[in-house]
Amino acid sequence: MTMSNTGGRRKPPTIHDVAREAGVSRGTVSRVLNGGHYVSPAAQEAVNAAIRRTGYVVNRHARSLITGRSDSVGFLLTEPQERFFEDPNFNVLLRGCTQALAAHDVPLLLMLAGTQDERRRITRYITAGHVDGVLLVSSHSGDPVAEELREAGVPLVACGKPIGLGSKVSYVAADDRDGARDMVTHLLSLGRRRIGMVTGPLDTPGGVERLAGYREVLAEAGVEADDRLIASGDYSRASGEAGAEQLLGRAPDMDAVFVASDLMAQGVLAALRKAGRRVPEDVAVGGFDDSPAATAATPALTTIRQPWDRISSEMVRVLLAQIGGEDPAAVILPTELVRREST
Amino acid sequence: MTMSNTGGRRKPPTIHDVAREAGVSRGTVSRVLNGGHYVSPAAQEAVNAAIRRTGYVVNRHARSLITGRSDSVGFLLTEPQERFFEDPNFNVLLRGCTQALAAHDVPLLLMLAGTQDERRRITRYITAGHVDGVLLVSSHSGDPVAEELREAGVPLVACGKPIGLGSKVSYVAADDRDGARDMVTHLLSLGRRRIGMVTGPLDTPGGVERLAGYREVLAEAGVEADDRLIASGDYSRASGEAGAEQLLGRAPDMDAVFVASDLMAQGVLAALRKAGRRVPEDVAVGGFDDSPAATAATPALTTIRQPWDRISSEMVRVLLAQIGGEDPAAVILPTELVRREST
DNA sequence: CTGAAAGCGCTTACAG
DNA sequence: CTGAAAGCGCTTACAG
Repeated sequence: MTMSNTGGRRKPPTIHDVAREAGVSRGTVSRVLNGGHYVSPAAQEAVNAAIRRTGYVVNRHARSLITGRSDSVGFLLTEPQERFFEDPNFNVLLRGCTQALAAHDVPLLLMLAGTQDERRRITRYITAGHVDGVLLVSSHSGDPVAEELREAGVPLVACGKPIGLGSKVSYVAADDRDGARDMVTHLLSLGRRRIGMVTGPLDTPGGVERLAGYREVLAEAGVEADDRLIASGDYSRASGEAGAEQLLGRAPDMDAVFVASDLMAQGVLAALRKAGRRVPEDVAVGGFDDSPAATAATPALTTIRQPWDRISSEMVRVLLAQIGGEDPAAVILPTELVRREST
Repeated sequence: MTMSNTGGRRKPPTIHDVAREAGVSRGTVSRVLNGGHYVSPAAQEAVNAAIRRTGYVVNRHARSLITGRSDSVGFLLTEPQERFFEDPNFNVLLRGCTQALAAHDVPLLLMLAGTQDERRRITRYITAGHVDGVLLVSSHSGDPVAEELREAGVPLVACGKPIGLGSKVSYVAADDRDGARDMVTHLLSLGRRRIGMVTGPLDTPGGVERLAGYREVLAEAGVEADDRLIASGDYSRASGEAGAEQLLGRAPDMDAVFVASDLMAQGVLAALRKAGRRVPEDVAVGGFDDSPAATAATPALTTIRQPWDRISSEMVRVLLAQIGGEDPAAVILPTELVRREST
């Protein structure tokens, strides 16, 4: 008897119910479920009809128990909590990954590991096989989690190149250096010569690479290097404001700033406003990310667009491939200069 | 032989390995795992030692298969994607829920259902028993997901009162009306009498309640109601800016504005700046949320603090209680006025 | 192409 | 308090 699942929590139909309904064995139902190989068209059809009638949905626990896979993936954030809030990129990334995984019918488990204790607990959970792989968001160097997971043989894809792990770990990253080069080249093309920079944290690859791109272009253009034009930040708005104040103090003739994130650039704009400098007339300001902060800023920020939608979909693609047995891979995606009002 | 789990993905130890190592039956190991009732201290001790030596971690799939519970919880977001990005409250909530669940060793599955198709797919996934309960973030009315899940008997806790579902569904909310009352009372106490409001979306309980609080206090104070002083927004920064422009056009003598979210209040500040009004001298501005936007704004916003940390922990508490068999419950949490520079 | 059977790792009455 | 046994829902060689 077919029974629709209305009201209450009655026992959901099993493969056994489907088999009875379709007049075949449970093995045949399972074969249909797993790709339909070695199944006659007639049986195939009968099973599909039975699935529809019974409203059958596979019990993933039973499946996982036997396959040894969980058919789920972890999204692991090892940043201290504040960055998660303040940085809009995390949101975009998280959403992109969730959607890309949903397209493969793979649930995402969100894992936060800000403290030592949490890291230990979560590492055990992961290595016990509760997820098939991990999307890792933590660009800081010296993160022990990445190394532990790699050693345990857990498929892993990092967002941004993990410092110190070389190419043993898969990662997907925007071309930070090239993006920085584009921005500084743009500032030079506007006739600016005293170009400052507020860097990101220099224990992250993004921080290091953007600074490297800045230095390269200036050197190639024959512009004199001047360390007074470089201040370091941590991607937070407040650090951008502090950095700009430093730069203004040390190099009052600064006529442009390349800021390693849009959020920091908001802080830079605030500092310039307080100092009475007009943007872009007195000082041109270039950001990085093309986050919501870029358009929310006054004036709207010229910035380097990070392809977050592609970053997330590539992370998922590489992870699923690796779960499927492929070797680790690195993917570098191009950035794009977006011109607005601040330059 | 004890074998540590170094390198590679060797087969993890099972309850059987632990039993052998401890010299007891598998049933006894299971009893220790599940609370240690009906187990002698000696056996208890032997099993715990064996678990430590073998590095055993329970296989949740096997457990779930037999218990019928998944020991996991879904965090379901049915907002269209944009709000997820722009609204910092979502982050705080998501993080709070993840942490509160982690304390109970319950993994969180992140689910996004912005489109009709996604909603259907996810509803099936949930009703098939893949999660034990759902934390629902979707304050818009007419959300069919909440109703469907309720009908299917899935334990459910909403963030904010779900319009139309009455008290059949558990929810946790800040006291929006009372918060609005506090803010408007504060503005009155400063001597302001032409107090405008930019509302939230009026198909959400938060939007409706904050407006109601505003109206109540003005009526109680004997201040004449004036619909020209009310503009509606959708919690976005842009809608705040547009709302303020409307208000300034219709009621140029406005001397204060209560804005239903900090993000909108940022837009209001921008509009006032453009119009040449000083804040708070000419126009006092009060926000709602105490999100990062409140301190990032210039001047920093006086606002109503929503207790997001408590909201998330209460949502988790109520959901776990409901999964444990308790009846639905509504929890209303108090807000707090935070005075800064904008009033 | 298909069915019968074994088994994944665990929990839970059931006897003792 | 403890062990032997059944069974959760599924997949996968194994015969046919």
